[in-house]
Amino acid sequence: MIDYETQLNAEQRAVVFTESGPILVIAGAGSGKTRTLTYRVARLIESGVPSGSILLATFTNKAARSMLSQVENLVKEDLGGLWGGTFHHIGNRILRMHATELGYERNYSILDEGDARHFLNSCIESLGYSKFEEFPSAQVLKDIISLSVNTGIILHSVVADKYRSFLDCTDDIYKAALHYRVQKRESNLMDFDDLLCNWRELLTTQSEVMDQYARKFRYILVDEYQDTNTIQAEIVDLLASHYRNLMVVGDDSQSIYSFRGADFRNIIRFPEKYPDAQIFKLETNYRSTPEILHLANMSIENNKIQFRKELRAVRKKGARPVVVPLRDVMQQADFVAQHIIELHRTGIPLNEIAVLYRAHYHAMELQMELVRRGVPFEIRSGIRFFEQAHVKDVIAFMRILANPRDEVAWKRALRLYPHVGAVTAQKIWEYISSQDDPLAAARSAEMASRVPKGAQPGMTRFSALLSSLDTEILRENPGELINAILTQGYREHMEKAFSDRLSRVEDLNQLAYFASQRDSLMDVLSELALLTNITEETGPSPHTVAAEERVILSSIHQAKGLEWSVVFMIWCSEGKMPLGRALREPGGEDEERRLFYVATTRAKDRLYFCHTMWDHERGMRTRALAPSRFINELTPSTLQQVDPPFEHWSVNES
DNA sequence: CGCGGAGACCTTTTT
DNA sequence: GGTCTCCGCG
Repeated sequence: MIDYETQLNAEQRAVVFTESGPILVIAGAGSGKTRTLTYRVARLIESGVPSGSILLATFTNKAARSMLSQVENLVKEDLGGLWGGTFHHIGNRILRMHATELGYERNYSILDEGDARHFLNSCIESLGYSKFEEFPSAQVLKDIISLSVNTGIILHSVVADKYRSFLDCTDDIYKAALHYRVQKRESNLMDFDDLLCNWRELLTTQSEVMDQYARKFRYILVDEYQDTNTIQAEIVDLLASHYRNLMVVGDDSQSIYSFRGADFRNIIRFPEKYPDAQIFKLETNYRSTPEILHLANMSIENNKIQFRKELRAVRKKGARPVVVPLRDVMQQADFVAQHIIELHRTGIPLNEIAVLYRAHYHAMELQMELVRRGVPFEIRSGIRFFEQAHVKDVIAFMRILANPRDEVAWKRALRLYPHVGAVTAQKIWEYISSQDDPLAAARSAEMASRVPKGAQPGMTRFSALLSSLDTEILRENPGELINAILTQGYREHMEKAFSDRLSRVEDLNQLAYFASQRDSLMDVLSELALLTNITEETGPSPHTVAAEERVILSSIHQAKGLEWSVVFMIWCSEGKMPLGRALREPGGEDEERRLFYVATTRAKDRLYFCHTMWDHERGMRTRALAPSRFINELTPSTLQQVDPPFEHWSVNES
């Protein structure tokens, strides 16, 4: 039996025990939103609702995973049937079963951001638009298309509103977008947006499918609802249309995904859409000390458009948040590393300490310093594991086997061989894709004979490799498949191609281990595409320290929904936080302030704002940096200011 | 047509 | 630091 009485307060229990109908929970930071949600799921299961008829959605992998494990801890049984995860995960799971209804095949590949950009680029080239000087780059074009898709605003308006300089070629942009769409279908490819877009299309055009899922999900729960974009909100409405047992939880002050089309008006309009919705407010903050909470409240006050919420602290008095002025990056890294060590010595576990920052590259120097001092850390950002060249190379071979129409994968794999460049790869692709069975065509000797002399030996090896990989046994053992790719050529290729071969081999061993844990090639590929970091799923590898003994380095975005005893916020300087680039967007300052709010409310006990006085960015001359406006706009008495010299400042003084 | 080197350029946040 | 582009050589 789950102990709802002592684990939840009255407000939370009211939510958990609401029988049916739409529910809106407006809840501040640290008020136990996710906790309430997980308890409700546990209670539903406890009261006999089959886990297979519950849908639980969030936005980041991290949050989804922590939520699911909380539910598992509560009900202490296998949740195999429960549909939980990010919207993209759930969409993919459903689309795999119904792809044919949309003109796709079940084994479609998923393009990551880089792949999508390259593919879009080749679409632009084939239309001849790349020659136009004023035509947007593939990168910009992808942004335009994504924004249009995710907000539901028509392409023409997106260009007119946000990309005015490309207004003259709006028609060509539209044609390119259409061509991209057609080409993806042709190659059986979906990008991230398609997982949502096609999911919605499936529900709106296939009434039997729609019916099937609307009747399947008796309870639908969405966390961080303020981050939903138009498509996601529509999907949720469609799925909840039969039972109307939809519960959404959110906080408009924490809306930080507008760049992806998130629109917190979704949460505001929820009562209009569902007039019978029961509305709950959770306004007690259990997480932070009053000092931290007061500071966060004071900061978010500066945002004009928001719902007033009165967050009450229940925790006892603690330390005031500290502002630490530092000379430069190096000193900042030094300070943070030193303090982590000291805090650890006072008994705070490393996994209760987090360093948060606005952009991944902000953490570079700190990473090096932590390595130097031997402080174990877990980084949830930086270069994404699966987007590194060697990982993508190996994945390309797997994708070919899973989806032989995958143009992107074929071209990547082909170009790994000597004397095969863009032109030859294109010719080979044209040949094999014109055959009934591209994989068989590539396996036959015919392919090598169609290629310039210099490239022939390589293509012969490629055919042989494909033949040996294309077996039932390897298809069912993805781990073995990767090993086969490594031993039959890729290891050799790495010798020549990379100077830092060793760490890359280690990466691929990890990848093989990851793959060996699943039993189908398509599962592996789906997860690889939707996951950003391998440590999330594999857990600690034998060579690294246990997860409990690592400091967390994270972007603020990925920190959402999580909490730590001590939080260091680095680079609290104008231009870095708020980020200069983001300020230029409409509504940028408010969104940056919400980020600041999210970051500060992650801290339970101690909070440090670090800012540096000097910035020496690569190549540029050293310039002075002001402290972040988000610090300056606070009442000084809420903060503890540390004065230079910084060298002798120790944690014991606070 | 492929390849390697040199230099410019740009770097937000997530799936 | 990483990616993209341009150029000259084989």
